[in-house]
Amino acid sequence: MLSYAEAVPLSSRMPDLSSLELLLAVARLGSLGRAAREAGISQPAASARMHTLERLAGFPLLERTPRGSVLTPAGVLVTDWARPLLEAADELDAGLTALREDHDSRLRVEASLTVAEYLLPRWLVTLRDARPGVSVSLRVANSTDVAARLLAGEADLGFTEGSRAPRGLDSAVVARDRLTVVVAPGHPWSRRRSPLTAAELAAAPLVQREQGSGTREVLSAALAAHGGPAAPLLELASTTALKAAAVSGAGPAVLSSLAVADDLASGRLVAVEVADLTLDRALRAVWPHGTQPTGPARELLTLTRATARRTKP
Amino acid sequence: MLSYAEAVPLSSRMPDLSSLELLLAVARLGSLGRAAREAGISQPAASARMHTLERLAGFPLLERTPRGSVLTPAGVLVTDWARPLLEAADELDAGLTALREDHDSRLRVEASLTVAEYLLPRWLVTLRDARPGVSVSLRVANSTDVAARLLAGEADLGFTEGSRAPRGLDSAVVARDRLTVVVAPGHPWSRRRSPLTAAELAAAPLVQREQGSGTREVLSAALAAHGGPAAPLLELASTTALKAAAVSGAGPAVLSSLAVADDLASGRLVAVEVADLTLDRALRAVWPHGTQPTGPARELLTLTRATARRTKP
DNA sequence: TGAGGCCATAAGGCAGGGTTATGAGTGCTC
DNA sequence: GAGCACTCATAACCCTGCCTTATGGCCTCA
Repeated sequence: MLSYAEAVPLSSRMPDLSSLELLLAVARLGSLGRAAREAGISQPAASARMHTLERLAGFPLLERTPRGSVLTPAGVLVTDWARPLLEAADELDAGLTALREDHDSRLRVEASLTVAEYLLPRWLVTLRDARPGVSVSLRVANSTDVAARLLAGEADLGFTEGSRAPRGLDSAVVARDRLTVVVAPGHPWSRRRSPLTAAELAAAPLVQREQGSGTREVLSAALAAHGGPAAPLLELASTTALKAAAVSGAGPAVLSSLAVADDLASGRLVAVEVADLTLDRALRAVWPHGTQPTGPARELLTLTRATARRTKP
Repeated sequence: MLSYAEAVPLSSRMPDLSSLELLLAVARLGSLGRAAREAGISQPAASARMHTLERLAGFPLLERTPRGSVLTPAGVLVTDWARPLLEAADELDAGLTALREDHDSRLRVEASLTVAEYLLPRWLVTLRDARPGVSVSLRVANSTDVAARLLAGEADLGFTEGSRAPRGLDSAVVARDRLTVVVAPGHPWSRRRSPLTAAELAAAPLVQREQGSGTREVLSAALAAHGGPAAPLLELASTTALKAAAVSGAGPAVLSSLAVADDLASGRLVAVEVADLTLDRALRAVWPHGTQPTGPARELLTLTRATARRTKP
């Protein structure tokens, strides 16, 4: 069974995002009334929402006193679980907003798919917090297009992947992405004490992307030096499908480290070291040669540095 | 401004979780009708939901043909952003369910706060996927209570933190937690090339938990050997408040690595290495001495191993 | 003892989302 | 080429849920 397939719809017993948001506000402000005011609803509405939330949870989340409301221990746990949820929602929202913005917005960003998918949402949230007035637009494009639009003045900042910046652009590395071999926790490779050799990897049938996919090309080129790659075990059309197949034990897959970070953290997938093969590529911010990004573009560039610093070691 | 404070309520422009779930179902199954059937609603309802979702996004997410519906490129991006959101929701749901369960459920887990908060939700999701029939109950307790309840037969599996297992229990290390020094990205310590020394840390005023908190005790004891700790910069009552203060630049804080993992990944906080001080503690699964966990408890124990394997290096 | 904070309850209105019934378009099959 | 099976959209209707305002009880503090 695939981990991503939601067999049981969680919707029915899942609290509303806004209710969770309200719960956090109550926790932060110490009273239903204040939280209601902040949320722009009436106090009875907030009271009712918290009641339905508690009915849904099955246990009290708030201790109500005539001087305010504080979280119960269980309530604390729930808020701590709710926080990542709301953060993810915030990232989705920031992404949606950027995707929706008209192309005359103040900061026009062009990004490769990987950057747009895994890195930008968080940056956009931070940027929005820091500069609420700036409206950002986001277009997904390949390196060539990014370069063209930057040089034509149709974009303010770009993000590309590849070992060097496109011609005519200056760049700064903001993250590194590495092709990583992953298997399900049960797989023999997950129990290896010694790293895999490139030759072993080249000889092993893998769950692959379809012909013509960028990462597949890169991988094939690298494995060619070691007599590979073997005929694919399975060919799938998306990173998501690939991950799901690997999780369900279909076989080893090779995926961007950014794409599998969550799955590694949760233990759904296990990374397998490869001794003599590193498929590293730099993700870089780019802008027209000889210029310096200014204003919001400069701001965003600075933001990315915080991540870059952490990602390097 | 604190990163967690939701200044602007996102609720208004945030799609419903169930709509996102439905979007994923459409993507997976290739048609509105099939997705509707899976979700247990009528086809027109699904159609309407997708339309409101698209109206909310501001751009089309699906390409509808007489033979089915496929995601647009923007739709793919949205589903990829929605997936972590739904995963977080799933974890919250699993946590709620476990917290709600009666105490005569099949698998009774007792866990320390750290494990319950940061590790258990994901394990519970995986366990539920693997063994949908098992109902789990969760109680948060300290080591002594966990031991007592296990030995009294009132719990099936426990999780404690500390350098050794409580008396009378066998144990397996499932994760390690480390007290980590964190600062906001702008802080001078974030730009250091050499690790901090324990003496420097001991001399520095920190954002601290209130007196009597477990982690504060541990930290104080460790820094005492180096002439510290200095008088706190600020005293706060919860991990969350501590993190928010550190993010907003109030000063350095020392926090569980599990608590700050997300913030480090997103670049909101930066970890500062300390040369001659490691505050490592093992998080362990525990059960009565001489016995072997069986049934669902054994299952859960196995699950935790997948994480442990990854966490070790 | 009154003022002002807290929260809960009650009554009424609006709206979003659900349903069924139906229609239009495409492609497969006989 | 006619029928069928499948896609999705529209229309009419209903109902549940959530919001609002108005009110009341409780506690604390000046």
